[in-house]
Amino acid sequence: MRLVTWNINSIRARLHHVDHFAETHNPDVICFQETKVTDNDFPTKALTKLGFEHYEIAGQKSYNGVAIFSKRPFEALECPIWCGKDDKRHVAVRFEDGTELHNFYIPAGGDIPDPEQNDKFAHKLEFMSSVRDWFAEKKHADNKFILVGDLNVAPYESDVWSHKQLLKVVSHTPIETDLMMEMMAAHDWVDAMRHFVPEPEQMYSWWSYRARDWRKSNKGRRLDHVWVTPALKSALKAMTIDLEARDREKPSDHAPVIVDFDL
DNA sequence: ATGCCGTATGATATACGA
Repeated sequence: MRLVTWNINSIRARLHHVDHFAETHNPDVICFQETKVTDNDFPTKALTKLGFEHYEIAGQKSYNGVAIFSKRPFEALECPIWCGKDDKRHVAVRFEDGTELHNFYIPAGGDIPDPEQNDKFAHKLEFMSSVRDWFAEKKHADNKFILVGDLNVAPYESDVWSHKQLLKVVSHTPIETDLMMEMMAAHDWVDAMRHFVPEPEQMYSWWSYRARDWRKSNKGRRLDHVWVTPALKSALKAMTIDLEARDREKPSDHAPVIVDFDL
């Protein structure tokens, strides 16, 4: 099974990129974040035409929004209302073999890395803590879970272009990276991307729009994640970050992450 | 840390991203 997670930064603005990507890489499942559209206006037909006959979408106007499109059948799962806000950051499904797939868009967190001064940062920390606790309660050695998404945290030094210069920048502050380690420990998650590209090799999935030449400056961060439970670790086969997608005209600022499973 | 780009919207400025 070829699984993809991609913060698309507006599905409607990026439909032709999805076409090209699906034809080039032939994924079985694509998890989108930041679809930025209500369910009624979601261009589902364009996706089903590509063979993704099964989908689960959770969107709202303008902001956030997540979706799973799949060539394999699944059963949709109910998700909690995180932090008392129904802001469309989580969608989950269970495939016929029992594997559960959770797709998250964790809050970006604003600019000031202080929950006292910045409600968005407080929301981000509360969201992460809630996800940590929710999965901790579900923990079981037999669980075949996959968690993907734009988690908006680059946890390791080699997940950012400059560890020192980003220590006070939201996405790489110790309070966030520590909390992300707690999230991972709470369900014994395996970081599938780092399974294939271990530290200290640099690895990024996001590059700012503001750099004149994103490849040349290469001031990236690894904000996108694929985590699996230990029961799925031996099923991991390969991982690619599709840099070509970031190079296209009017791209998303995130590159798609492709993980192949023996499933 | 800086950059000043990109998305969306009852819009021609503003919120948000990170």
